[in-house]
Amino acid sequence: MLEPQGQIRSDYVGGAVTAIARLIRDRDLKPGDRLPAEGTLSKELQVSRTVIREALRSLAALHLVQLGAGKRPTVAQLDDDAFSLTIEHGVVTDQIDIQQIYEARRTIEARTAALAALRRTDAEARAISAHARAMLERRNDPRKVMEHDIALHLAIAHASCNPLFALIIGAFGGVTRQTWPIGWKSRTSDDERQAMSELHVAIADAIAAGEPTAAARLMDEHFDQSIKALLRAGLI
Amino acid sequence: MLEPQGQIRSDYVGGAVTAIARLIRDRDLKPGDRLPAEGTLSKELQVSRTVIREALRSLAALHLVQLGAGKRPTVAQLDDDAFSLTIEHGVVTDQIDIQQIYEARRTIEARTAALAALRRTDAEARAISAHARAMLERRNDPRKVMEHDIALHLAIAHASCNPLFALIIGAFGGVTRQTWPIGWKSRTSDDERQAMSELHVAIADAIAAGEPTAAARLMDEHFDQSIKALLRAGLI
DNA sequence: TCGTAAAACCTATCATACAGGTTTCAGAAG
DNA sequence: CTTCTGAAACCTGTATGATAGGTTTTACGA
Repeated sequence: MLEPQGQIRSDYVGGAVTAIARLIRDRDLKPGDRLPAEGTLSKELQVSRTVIREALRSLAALHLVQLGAGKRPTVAQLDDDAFSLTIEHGVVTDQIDIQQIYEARRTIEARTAALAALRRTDAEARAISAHARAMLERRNDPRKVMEHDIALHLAIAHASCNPLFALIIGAFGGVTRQTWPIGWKSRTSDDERQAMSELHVAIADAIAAGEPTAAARLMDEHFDQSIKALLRAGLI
Repeated sequence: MLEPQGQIRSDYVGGAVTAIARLIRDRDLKPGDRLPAEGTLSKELQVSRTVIREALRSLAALHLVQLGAGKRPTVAQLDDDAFSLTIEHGVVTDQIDIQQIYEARRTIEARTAALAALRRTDAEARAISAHARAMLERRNDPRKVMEHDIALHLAIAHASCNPLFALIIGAFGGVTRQTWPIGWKSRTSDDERQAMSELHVAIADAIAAGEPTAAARLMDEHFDQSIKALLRAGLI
C-alpha cells in the first residue's frame, strides 16, 4: 500500500450529475417541469445512456428529479426522504445516537412551536389540536398515539411557515418511529402516559392561543421529559 | 387522461436499494466495511447487474455507500453532501428562500454556540478563535473572510459535540457561499464590515471562556444583523 | 520472512435489444 | 370547429455481453 490511492480518473457519472443539476438551474426549471429525455442528454453530454441513467438515479435518490416508466424525468418537489435516509444511516452505523437527535429536535422544535403560535392559520391550529386530542383518545393504541404524535410535530413545523423546518422535522420521522416505542414503554403508568398526551394538548392550546413563549416553554418541557424517560429506560 | 396514473409496476431498483440498505443494517456493517460485489448482489437478489449498479449509485448519491473503480462498495462515513444538495435544490427551485435559511441557522447556531461554550476542547476553542482573527486580518480579501466565516460556524457546530448539528450546518455551506457576498456588499462601510468580524471574535471569546449564555446571545445578535443587512440590500 | 509480479477479481463504461408505459397527433365522429 | 380515439412515435426499465483499466489476492522466488 504505497500509492496514496489516486482519484477515479474519469467519473462520467459525476460529471453528468452536475451537468443535469446545472441544467435545472440554468433553464430555471421548477418542480414538475420536464427534463430532456435520456437519449437527448446522452447525445448532448456525449456519454452513453448508461451514464445518464446512473446520473438520473443519483438525482432521483436525492429527490431532485422524479423518474417514471415511459415518462421523461421531471424536476421534483422538495422532500425529506434523502435527509431521512442520511439520519437513519447515521444511527444504524453508530455515527449519531438517539440523545443527539433529541437535542437537535428540542432546539428546533422549541422554535417551530413559537413560530407556529405566531404564524399558524386557523386550519393549522385545528389540525394540530386534533392530533393532540387524538393522542388522548387513542391512549390504548400505542401505534395510533405514535402516529398522531409524529404528525402533530410535523404539523407544527409546517405551521411555522418555514419549509426548511418542515423538512428537518419530517426527516426525523423515520428514526422516531424506531425509538418512540422505547419512550412509551419507559412510561410505565397510565398517568404518566396521559401526562405526555396532555402536554401535547397544552402545546396545541398555546399555539392556538397565539402564545409563542408558552408554546416554546411547553415544547422544551416535553423534550425534557422525553429525554428523561429514555435515560431512565437506560437505552440511551 | 382517464387513468389515475398507476404505480410503477416493477421497481427492481427501489427493491435493490432497500435490500442493500437492509443488508448494511442486518450485517451490522460500519463505515469502511465492504459490501458484496455487484456480481454477487446481482445473483443474490436475482436481478441484473444493471439494476444493482443503479441501486448502488442511488445509495452513493445519498452517501450511504462509497464507490470506486475496481474497489468493492464500502459503507460510507456520515456526510452533509446529500442534505446540502437538497437545500440548494430547494433554493434554486424557489421552494426555500434565503430568509428562511437564516431563520433556521439562527435557531440552530444559537444552540451550537452555547453547547460549544460548554463542551469545546481547548484545541477547538483555539481553532474557532483562529478563524475569527483571520476574518479580521484578511478584511481586504472577501473570499478569504467568507471561507473563514463558514469554517468558524462549522467549527462551532463540531465543538457542540453533536454530529447532527455539524451535518446541518455543514449542509448550509453550499448556499452560504452563494448568498454571503450579498451580505458583504450590503455592508458598505469598512466600519460595518469590521464590526461583523469583531462580533465573530466576541463569539469565539465567549466560547473559549465557557460562557454559554453570552455565546448564544452574541450569535443571535450576529444573525439579527445579517438578516437586517440582507433586507436592507433588498435581496430577500 | 518478505517482497513482487501475475492472476483473479472488480468496477466503469459502452452498445444493443426488447417489453411495456406515455405522449402526441392525425383522422374520424359529432 | 371541437372532441374523441387509436395508432404511431417516443421514452423508460431491465437484461446481456463486452472491454478497459483499477484493486486485491495469491503464489512464487529471494
